[in-house]
Amino acid sequence: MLRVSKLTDYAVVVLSRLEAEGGVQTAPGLAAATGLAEPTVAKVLKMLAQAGLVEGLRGARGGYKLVRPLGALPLSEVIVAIDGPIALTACVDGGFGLCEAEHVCPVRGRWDPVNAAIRGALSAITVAEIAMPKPANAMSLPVPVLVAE
Amino acid sequence: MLRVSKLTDYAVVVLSRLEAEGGVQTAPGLAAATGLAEPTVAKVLKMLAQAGLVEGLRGARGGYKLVRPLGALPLSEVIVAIDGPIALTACVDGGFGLCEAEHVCPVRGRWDPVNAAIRGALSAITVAEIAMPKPANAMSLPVPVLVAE
DNA sequence: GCCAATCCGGACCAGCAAGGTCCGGTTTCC
DNA sequence: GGAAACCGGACCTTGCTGGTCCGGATTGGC
Repeated sequence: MLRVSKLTDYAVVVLSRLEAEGGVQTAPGLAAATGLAEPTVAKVLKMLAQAGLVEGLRGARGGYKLVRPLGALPLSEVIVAIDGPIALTACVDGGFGLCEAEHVCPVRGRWDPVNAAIRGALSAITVAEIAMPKPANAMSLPVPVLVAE
Repeated sequence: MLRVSKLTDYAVVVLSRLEAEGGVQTAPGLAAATGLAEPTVAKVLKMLAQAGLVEGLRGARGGYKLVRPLGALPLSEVIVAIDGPIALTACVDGGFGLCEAEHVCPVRGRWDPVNAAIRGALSAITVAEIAMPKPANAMSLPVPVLVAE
């Protein structure tokens, strides 16, 4: 269905809340503020920390804080942090020929430009644009809107 | 994982084969030519026919044929035909508030520009570009392992 | 110096959608 | 009339995602 995982959605919400509050926030606190389940928020935060998008401070009075403002954080990085590498087809996942139709498959490896296009589109949008829409004319990005149906 | 279904991949392969052969091709014939399972190929062809991307001819000596050259067929149409509407998050699927965190969710509906960007990127690429790269060094790709950064 | 709060890194389980197969029915050509 | 092929479903299985939980490590406060 060409979708990102819900965890990615949660990540954007949490990130947004993190910037709105500012400073260091605890996982339970963020959970309460966003209305999401605590273990889930903790999981998202852990993934984000592993990817280096937030910094985890251990011990009492610890928590998480942003290492970069959301305006400088492309959406693609969040997706990669949560969902893994951005690659549309399973062919590139495994790495080598587990595709039994390898010899006759004329599409083999040809999805690369598509992947590149997607990555480009996702890298051009920052988390801030999704989380914090400007009150007035927020939409100034030139996207060729084509609703296929 | 931000991926399209494997059926979509198969669709591109089948479409490619359909144009390479030209004329009317049967589902079993396409299956043999592509190395894919017959029922799977039939399923893909059926979906493509429903979406109007190919035309199904019934009866003996029947089969499927392209209604448009692949060069005039944007990839987005194939994805929509197989995977359904292009929308990255489940939030926009339902249309209204099945998200219990609706009031506190600052991201609500904000994925629209992202979806638009993806659609734009996918509409700019035709199936022909994926299926028919370059006649010369088509076999020179040693499996692009992982495209993450 | 001890205790509590908090992150860290896993393992674990349930639900669901995708992938794939099969069957009966209908249409058309030989 | 029979065979070939599409059509439109239902069906089952597999894998992944979403979500929870637990023990261990680390740090600040009393």
